[in-house]
Amino acid sequence: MDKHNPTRRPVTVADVARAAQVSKATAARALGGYGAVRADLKERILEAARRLDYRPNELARTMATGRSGTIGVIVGDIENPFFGLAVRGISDVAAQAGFDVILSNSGETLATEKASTEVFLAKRVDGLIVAPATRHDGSHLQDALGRACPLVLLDRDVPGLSVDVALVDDHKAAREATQLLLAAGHRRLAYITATAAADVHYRGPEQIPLTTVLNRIAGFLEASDIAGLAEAERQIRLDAAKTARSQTILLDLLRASGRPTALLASDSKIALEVFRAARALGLHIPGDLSLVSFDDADWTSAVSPLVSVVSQPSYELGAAAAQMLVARIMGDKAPPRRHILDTILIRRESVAPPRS
Amino acid sequence: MDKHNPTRRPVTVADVARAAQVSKATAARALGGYGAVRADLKERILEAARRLDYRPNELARTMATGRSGTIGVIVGDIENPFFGLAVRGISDVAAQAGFDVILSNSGETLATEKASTEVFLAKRVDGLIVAPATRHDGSHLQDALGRACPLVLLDRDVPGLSVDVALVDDHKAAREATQLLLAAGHRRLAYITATAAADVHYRGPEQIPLTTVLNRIAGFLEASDIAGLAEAERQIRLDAAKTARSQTILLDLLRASGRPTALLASDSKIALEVFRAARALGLHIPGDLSLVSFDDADWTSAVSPLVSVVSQPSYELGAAAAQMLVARIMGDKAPPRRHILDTILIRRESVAPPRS
DNA sequence: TTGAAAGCGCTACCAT
DNA sequence: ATGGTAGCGCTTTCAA
Repeated sequence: MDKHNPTRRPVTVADVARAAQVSKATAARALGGYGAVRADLKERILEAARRLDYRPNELARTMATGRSGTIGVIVGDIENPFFGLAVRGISDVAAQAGFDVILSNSGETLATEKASTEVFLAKRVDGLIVAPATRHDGSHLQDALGRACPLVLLDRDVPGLSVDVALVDDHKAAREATQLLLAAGHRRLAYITATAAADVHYRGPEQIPLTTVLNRIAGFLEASDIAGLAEAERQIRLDAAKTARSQTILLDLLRASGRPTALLASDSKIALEVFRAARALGLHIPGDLSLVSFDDADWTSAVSPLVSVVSQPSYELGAAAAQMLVARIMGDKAPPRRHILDTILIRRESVAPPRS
Repeated sequence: MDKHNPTRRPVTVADVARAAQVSKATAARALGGYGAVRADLKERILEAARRLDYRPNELARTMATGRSGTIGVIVGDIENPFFGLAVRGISDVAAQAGFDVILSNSGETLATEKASTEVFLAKRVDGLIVAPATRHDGSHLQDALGRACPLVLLDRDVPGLSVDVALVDDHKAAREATQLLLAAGHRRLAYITATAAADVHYRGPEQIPLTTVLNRIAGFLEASDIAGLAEAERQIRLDAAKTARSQTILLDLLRASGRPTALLASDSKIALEVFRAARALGLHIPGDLSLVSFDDADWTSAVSPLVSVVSQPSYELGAAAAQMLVARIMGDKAPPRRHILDTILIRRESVAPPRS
C-alpha cells in the first residue's frame, strides 16, 4: 500500500473532519484525546485519520496550549560520561512523565549557554535543566525564571539563584579522597582541575567559576589542614583542560624537587593525563605516584593499575533533577529544594604508601 | 533596572507595534528583519522592543513560515566518543549555516529511534541526520522523506533508502587492521563486535543489523582469506555489548586451546573488555595477546600498553553529513550523494609477534 | 455531545 | 514604505 497523500500538503484536523463528516472541533477532540466524543463518531474519526495518515502538528498544538511537552537540557560537555549518564537519568524520568528531552552542549562556554537558553525559551520548552558553565553570571537563567520557565540546576550551583538544584556533596567527596591519600602516608599532595583559569596557580575562590571545583578545593584544603599540612593551596593547579596544557602543568609539577607523591585528579580526563605524564617521566603508579580521580570512567576499572575513584551518582543526579522539574511544571509551588547526593569512594590499586 | 514586563503575558509584535505607534505589519518587518522599513521608524520600533524586552516566539514564526531553523540528530549512543565528536562536527557546520541542532539518543533501539523520528517530524525540524540502529527497517526514515523532510544517514547505511550518506570505509579499515595483525605473524585472529545478536557466533550477514559491522566483517574475512586462513568466520564473536556478556565471550575465547593470539575489537569499549579479560587471565598485552581496536578513544593513547587503533574521522563525518543536509534544505535536488571517508591506522604498542 | 468561532504570535500577500 | 488582513493547525470557550 502506498501513500494516500501524494500531494505535498500535510493532513490536518480539518481534512480528517471533512473525511469523517464531522466538525473540525469534534475531530480535534477525538484526535487530541480531550473533550468528549460519542464512541461511534470517535471510531469513525480515528479511522479516517488512519486512512489519511494524519499526524498531529506539535507546533500548532504548542502554540494553542502554551505547553510543548518538551524539556531542554544544557550541559557543558555531553561527551563527558558524567553528563552522558545524567542525561540518561533525565531522559528516563522525563519519558515516564510524558516529556521529550532536547539537548544542547554549551562547550563550557557562557556565551553558548546563553544562546542555547535563548533558543530553548524561544522554542517554548516547558522547563530547563542546566549545568551552568559559571556561577558568576546567572542573568540568562534568571531570565528564564522571569519568563515563567521552571529551571533546575544540575551538578553546579549558582549562588543567588533561587531554584531547585541537584548536586553532589563535592566538599565531602574531596575531603574523603584526600584523606585516603593522607592515610596511605602521603604528605605532599596536589589537586589538579580542568577548570578554566587565567593562571594555573590557585589564588583564591573568585578565580573559580564552578561551585563543584570550589567545593572540592575546600574539601582538599580542609583535609590537608586537619592533617597539619602547610600551604596546601600551593599544590592546586587549574586550567588543565587540554592535553598540551595539562602535560605542561603535570610535567612541571612532577619534575620539581619535592614533587608531590600523590595526586587528586578532578575528573577522569585528567587522570588520563596523569597516566601520560607518569609514562613520560618513567614514574610508576602507584609505586612512585599515587592517584585518586573523580568519576568512575569505564577505563579506570580495566587498565593497570586499576584506579581508585570518587564515583558520582550521575544517573541519580539527572533523575532527581528531572523529577523536581516535572513537579514544577505540574505546578509545584514549594520553596526551592536542594537535592544533595553522596559520592562513593572506590578503593582500587592506584594508591600506595610513598616510597621515601 | 528591573523587569518592565511584570505581567505574565509575553511581549508580542502587537505590543511593540502599539508602543512604537506603527502597524503590526511594520513592527513585524522591523523585528523580523524582512521587508523594508524606513530607518527612523525601524529605530523607534527596535527601541520599543528593547524597552519592552521583546522576544520573538520561534514557534509562531515556524508555524507561519514552515521552517524551524532546526535540524534533528538521532544517534545510537551519545556517550560514545565517536558520536560525540560527530555531533560536534554537525553542530559546527549547522551553526555556521544558521541552524540549531537538537539531539536524541536512540540507545541503539529501533523503537526509540522511530519515536524520536516522530517527535522531530512533529516538531517540524527542517532536516534529519540519523545513525540508524538497523539496516533492516527504514520505514520511519522513508516516512520522513515522504513528508518532504531532508534526511542524511550518518556512519551507517540503510540499503534501499535513496538518501545522502556520510560513511567511513569500514571494509578497507578492517582489512588493513587485520593485515597489521597478520603481518606481525599471527595466524589465529578473532574479531569481536558489540552488535546485538541472538547468537554470539557468526552465522551470516542477515544476522547483522549494522552495515558498519557487516563491512568490517567482510574486511576481516577478506584479509584472512588472502592470508590463506581457513574458517575465519568461526573467529567472529557478536553481542559483546555489556561487560558481563563480553567477559563471558572473551574468557571463553581466550581459555580455549588454540586460542587466538590476536584480537580485533570493533570499538574502544570492547578493547577495554579485552584489557579486563587479559588481566583476569594473566595474559600480557602484547606479549601473549595482540590487540587492534576501532576508535581512537582518549585512553588508548595514555595507558600501558598504548593501543593500536583504527582512527575514524568522526568530526569530519558529522560535518560532511551536516553540509549535505544544509544543501538539501536549501533546495539541492541533485541525486543522492555518498560521502565515504577514509580511516587512519595508528600503530602503537599493542601489536607484537605471537610468542609461540 | 456537537459545532461555530475566537484566538495563539507571527509572516506574507495585497492594496494603498 | 506602510497598513490591513488572511492564514499556519490546533485548542478552547460558548451556544446550541
